[in-house]
Amino acid sequence: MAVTIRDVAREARVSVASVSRALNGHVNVTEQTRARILGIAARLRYVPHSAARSLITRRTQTIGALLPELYGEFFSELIRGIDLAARAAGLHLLVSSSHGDASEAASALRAMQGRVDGMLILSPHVDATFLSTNLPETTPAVLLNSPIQRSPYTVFNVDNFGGARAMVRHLLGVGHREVALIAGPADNFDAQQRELGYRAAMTEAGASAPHIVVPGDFTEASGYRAGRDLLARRPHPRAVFAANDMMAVGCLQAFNEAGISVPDDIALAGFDDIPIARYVHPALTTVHVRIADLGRSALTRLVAAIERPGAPHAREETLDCQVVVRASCGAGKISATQKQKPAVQQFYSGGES
Amino acid sequence: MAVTIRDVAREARVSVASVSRALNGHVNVTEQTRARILGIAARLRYVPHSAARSLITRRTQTIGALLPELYGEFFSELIRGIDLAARAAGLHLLVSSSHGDASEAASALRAMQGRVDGMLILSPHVDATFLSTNLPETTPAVLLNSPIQRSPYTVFNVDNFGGARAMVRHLLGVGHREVALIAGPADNFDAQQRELGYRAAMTEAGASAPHIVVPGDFTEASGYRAGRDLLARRPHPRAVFAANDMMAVGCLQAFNEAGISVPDDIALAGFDDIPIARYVHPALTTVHVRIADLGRSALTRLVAAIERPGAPHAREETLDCQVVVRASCGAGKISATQKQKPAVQQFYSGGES
DNA sequence: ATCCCCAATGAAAACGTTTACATTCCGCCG
DNA sequence: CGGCGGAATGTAAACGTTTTCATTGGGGAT
Repeated sequence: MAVTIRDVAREARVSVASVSRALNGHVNVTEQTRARILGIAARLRYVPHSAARSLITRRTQTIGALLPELYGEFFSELIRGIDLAARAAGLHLLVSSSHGDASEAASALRAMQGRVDGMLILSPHVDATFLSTNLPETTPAVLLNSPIQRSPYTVFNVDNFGGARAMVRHLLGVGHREVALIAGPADNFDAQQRELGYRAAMTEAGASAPHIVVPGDFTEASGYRAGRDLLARRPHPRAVFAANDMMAVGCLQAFNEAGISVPDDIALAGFDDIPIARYVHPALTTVHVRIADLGRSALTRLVAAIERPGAPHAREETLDCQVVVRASCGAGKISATQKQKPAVQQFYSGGES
Repeated sequence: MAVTIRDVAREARVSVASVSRALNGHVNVTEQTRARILGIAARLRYVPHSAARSLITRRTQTIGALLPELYGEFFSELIRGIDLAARAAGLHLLVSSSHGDASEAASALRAMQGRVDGMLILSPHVDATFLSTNLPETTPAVLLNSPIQRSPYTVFNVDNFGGARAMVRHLLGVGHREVALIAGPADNFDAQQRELGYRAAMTEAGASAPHIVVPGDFTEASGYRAGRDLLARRPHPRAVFAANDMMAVGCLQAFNEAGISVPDDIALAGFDDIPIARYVHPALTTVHVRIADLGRSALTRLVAAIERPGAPHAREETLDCQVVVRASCGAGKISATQKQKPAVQQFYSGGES
């Protein structure tokens, strides 16, 4: 830390201005002196003081990511995608978690203020008024999986609606009449969209397909309870679509305990394609979301917003997802039109939203 | 961003010094003026410019974490633990991944220089010379899972040796004679320690327990290959300890395909206790590591090093781990001394290293 | 030879804080 | 009534850069 630009300048017998120019690749500096300066800087292990630099450039070369949590498959993948793109753009990544608390999200947002050039925000507690009170107009930001409409910020959403609809269409397509939904938390935007997708597909199918919805909260335990609820119905539905994979796993457990065979007695499908989905028995048919891509595109979009502040931009972008057919939905057994080895994954496009 | 400490000072009709003192909770300022200043600062939405502040205080209120990757169960959990502790200490978290490349790790380390008050480093490419060339002496740092001895930095390690030894002891204890090891990458410190733990336990058991080691690289595919290798041996071993869970899962797949039943024909155990371990069939006996705790303690330790620079400190700390008995090792069937319902997890202490 | 122009370099201001030091003010004691 | 001490407040330097503007110097055109 002790070595500053002055030390380099003194050693190289030039002014600090020249050192700065040489280091930042400006044009008006002789190739010879530039080389000398660079050599000396390297020898002295000179590292520019980033605070001093950002003080004057008003750039921190850092972007902030505010997420509800930092662990779990989803966020882990998301961070990976963000990191990839950030690294490619030469930016640092400051992460923060809001831990489900709105006030904590606010303080996190405030604390990041001025430390970052832009923000990636994913939080269920973030709505329009929250943003306008806690985020200065001037801070570039991109919202992820947010229900917010017509905000000054770009919104990136996963096509939960289209993915759910495609999955239910698939279940109906392979011959199931009644498809039940294990819903997610009522206040969760993703869950709402998935339920709407379910209802859209069921309504398409007409009167022969009654809507059956049991509550859940995205946890494995709630999926287990929902599975038992469904079995208690006489007759029980022949196909179940859980709004996420963890609930599907819990539901599967309930079915196993009751001696109900999946997919022979009941078809089962989830949403998210978490790694576990491949390893449960039978392997879970689910909707795959390219989460890392979501993070990467969002960051790329943010960088664009930072570099061209006033530029017009798309308000909302949607990332499609794919139905992944595995054993749990019984597609291979019911529909003879689909010939495939069980191990091979089959992809459907999620369709437009 | 436009509003600075001068604006607040002007509005409050005091000097910038007083504003600074009021905001930072210094003593020599009247309660009355402090209240007035705080009120005006809040009304103006004043946020101190962190770069300007760090320029003079030489503190960034940020700690950096350098990891090989940002995704996967392990790192996700680790980051969670770090974040928890950082948040408690009022510190920001800057993350970076070295992506398996030593030169990239170096540049990441350099780039974090001056942006952070201290560093958490976990990288297989980091050795003593690497550190001394890329990390200034003055930067507080804590190393995770590092083989480095006698460095100026504190090292936090998982007790891989003790955990592996405890697991092999368990396998031997429930009646298996021959326990084979599927080893991890030869250049990986964790893998080395686990192999040493395996050998220690086998040697304890005496001549009747021959060491059987097949190579692997921590991937599921390598576990699959190792499983086939093991089955090709006549007679094949009756118990297999994979150096991590992903290899155990691959191995299990190989056994399933060959029609070999786990645990009836072969007992199987892993290491790490990743979430999937609970969901494969049969559920995997493995060694549980409290990863989040590792991150939390490491960060707490780092904070201590930052706050009291010259203070003496422990050079090395070890986090113990626990054997988690599930169905795959057949403990319940072989040893009548252990009575337990399969669903209940049983914990053993990993023992001292 | 003189002048001019342009490239290379240097001097110094500016960024927004914190803090050491100076100043003011007030009450109290001699 | 004068001086003194201490608390409250103000002034200005310092942190390490970048960047604007000024200066220097050399070469080509006149």
